[in-house]
Amino acid sequence: MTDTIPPRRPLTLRDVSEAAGVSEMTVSRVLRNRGDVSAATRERVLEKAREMGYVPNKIAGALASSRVNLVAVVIPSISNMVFPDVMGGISSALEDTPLQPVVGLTSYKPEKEEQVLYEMLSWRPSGMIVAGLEHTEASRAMLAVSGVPVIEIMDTDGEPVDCCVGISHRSAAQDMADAIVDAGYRRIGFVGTALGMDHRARKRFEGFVAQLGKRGLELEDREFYEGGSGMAKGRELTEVLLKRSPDLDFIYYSNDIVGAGGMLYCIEKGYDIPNKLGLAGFNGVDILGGQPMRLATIDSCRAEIGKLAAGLVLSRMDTSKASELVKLSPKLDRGDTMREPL
Amino acid sequence: MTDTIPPRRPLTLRDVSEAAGVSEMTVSRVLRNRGDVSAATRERVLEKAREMGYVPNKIAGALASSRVNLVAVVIPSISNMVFPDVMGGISSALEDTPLQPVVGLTSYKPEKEEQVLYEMLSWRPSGMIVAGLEHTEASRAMLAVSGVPVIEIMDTDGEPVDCCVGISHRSAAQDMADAIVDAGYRRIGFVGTALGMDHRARKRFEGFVAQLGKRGLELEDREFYEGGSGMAKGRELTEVLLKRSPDLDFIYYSNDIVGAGGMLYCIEKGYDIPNKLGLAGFNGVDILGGQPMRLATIDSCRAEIGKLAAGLVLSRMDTSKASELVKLSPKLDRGDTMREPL
DNA sequence: TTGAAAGCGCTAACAA
DNA sequence: TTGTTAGCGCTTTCAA
Repeated sequence: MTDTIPPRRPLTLRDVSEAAGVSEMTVSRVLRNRGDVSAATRERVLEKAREMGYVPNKIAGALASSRVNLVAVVIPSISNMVFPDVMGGISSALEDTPLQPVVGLTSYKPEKEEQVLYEMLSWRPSGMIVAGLEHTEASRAMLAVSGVPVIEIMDTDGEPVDCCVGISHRSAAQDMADAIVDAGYRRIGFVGTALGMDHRARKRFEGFVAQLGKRGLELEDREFYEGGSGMAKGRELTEVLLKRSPDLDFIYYSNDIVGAGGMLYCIEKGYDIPNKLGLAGFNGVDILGGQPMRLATIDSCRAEIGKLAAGLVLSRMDTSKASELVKLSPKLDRGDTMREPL
Repeated sequence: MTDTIPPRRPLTLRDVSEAAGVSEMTVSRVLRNRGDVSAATRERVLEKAREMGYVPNKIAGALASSRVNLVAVVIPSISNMVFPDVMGGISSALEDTPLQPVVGLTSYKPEKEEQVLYEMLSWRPSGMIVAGLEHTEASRAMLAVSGVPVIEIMDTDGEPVDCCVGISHRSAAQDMADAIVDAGYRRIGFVGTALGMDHRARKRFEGFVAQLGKRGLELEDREFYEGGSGMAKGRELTEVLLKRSPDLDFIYYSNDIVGAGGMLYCIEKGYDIPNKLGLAGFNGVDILGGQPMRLATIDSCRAEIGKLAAGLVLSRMDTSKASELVKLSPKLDRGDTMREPL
């Protein structure tokens, strides 16, 4: 037992090499399980390194080897309920690989995203997983010339820089519109986020309205909100909407959380669901499983998207490959709040 | 406009310096806004760098300057509903500073935490924010000798390595126990996570039972679950609990999500809340705002904890300071599911 | 199986 | 205001 004084300066390979009486190179080999090192020296080095509390400097390592085992994940928000699931998928796919995910947040702001992308790229990660297809010109350019695999996720409605894994939010909403009309609902309202910052929510709204149009219907009323989604928002806005347009027979929500709030309100007020009033959300989140009724929804395949995206990064780590587009097609779940087709 | 071929090899400072006809050092200065550079050269360099799509290599920069503007945040899970809020607090405090948070996930596993801490430390971050006070011996040792500010968050019941910001989960649960007994409830049940992996949930349970003991009561029944929290879990377990022990007059849940599920079940079954049956959770999450009743709870001060922790990192960036312990004291909110004290 | 030398791309410190 | 020099702590490459 040597007396160890907590070092002001972090320990270097050299410190360990001196303590163990071998070259820095040998220590480096032992610590990375590379090349042939005799069992004896190996033991001795490991022992010393542990005893001294040596933590290698990955910055120096990365500079020397130009290898960085980080995957940058750039998402708008962590409290959105959809992104934790995506992260879960990414983490699980990266488990048991040398890669580690590192998250950057953009708050749905394109300029913020540009900054975060720049920052992330400047660390030369092994891959970039970025939510969405909408970026500033500068962001697209950076990604395009970065030389690392770029996977845009969640959405497939647009032009990816490189690879893309997601669902079409436009067709998800179209499917929902069709199912609503097919079930005989005719006076349809909408509750959702104020359009703009969330492109996927916007595409769902647009796809929904467009498909209603094709079926000869117009949205009868709508109510938008700003800021985060919560059940309270769904409750309030549903009340506003139904007071103003009491003849609605369906409400489509931009996500399950506000939808659940609206659903609770409607149940409480004694609406006859799904006969006189149908309800649907989007995402397929299961934290809400305990509700009195199951809200109709379309799964956004979050975990699977994360998993596939991470898989793409792994598969293109050292080889450059052609771009890939993976489009998932979730099916609609009517739950208890929507009639079957007539 | 020069014709730019997307480079296979990432651009270096040297490439920009040659293109702009100045030294690497001058380019470096311009890009970091350091030292005096004439407006003319400054413009020229910026122009060239942008045109070429140069992204600086922070790995080299960090190695040369031994400065890394990253704050490592190590948390168990991103889907837990409490950690997104903590992250929000951290991000907001780090906005407009050079520091950037970087998240690592441990899945509540001590060995995984050890790996993640090692990985993070090996990037020599400007600070470490770590959830909880329970770590492996090796983890504690690493943190202790790391030489960077270490802030343990969420919990204050234990021995921090360095700084600590949080609440006492033990006393939060004691406060709740007192409030329950003071309100005249006597036959008390518990629904929560199977003890073990989540230390804070465990401490709440223990504190709760201990305080009931002091007030001369015992927990009358309890129901534990494994895996993630969801409203469905709350509903199921509440049903089980109340069928087995129909005489309960209070149920304490280990968090608001399961609590909300239980509450919905009880409302649906027509229990007289809060008179014949009281309910309480923990956390003060507001995504649940839309419920028919407001569940009694104690706020876990998540955003504030994040903010304060990031502040501590900032304040100790270059100066070494003494450890600080910040203990917040949230007050109990009775909501609509708990009687006032007799 | 081990070691020595060179250099990754940048910045600190100093010089001009 | 600008440039030069010498590393940062590792890994690559080549030699012993």
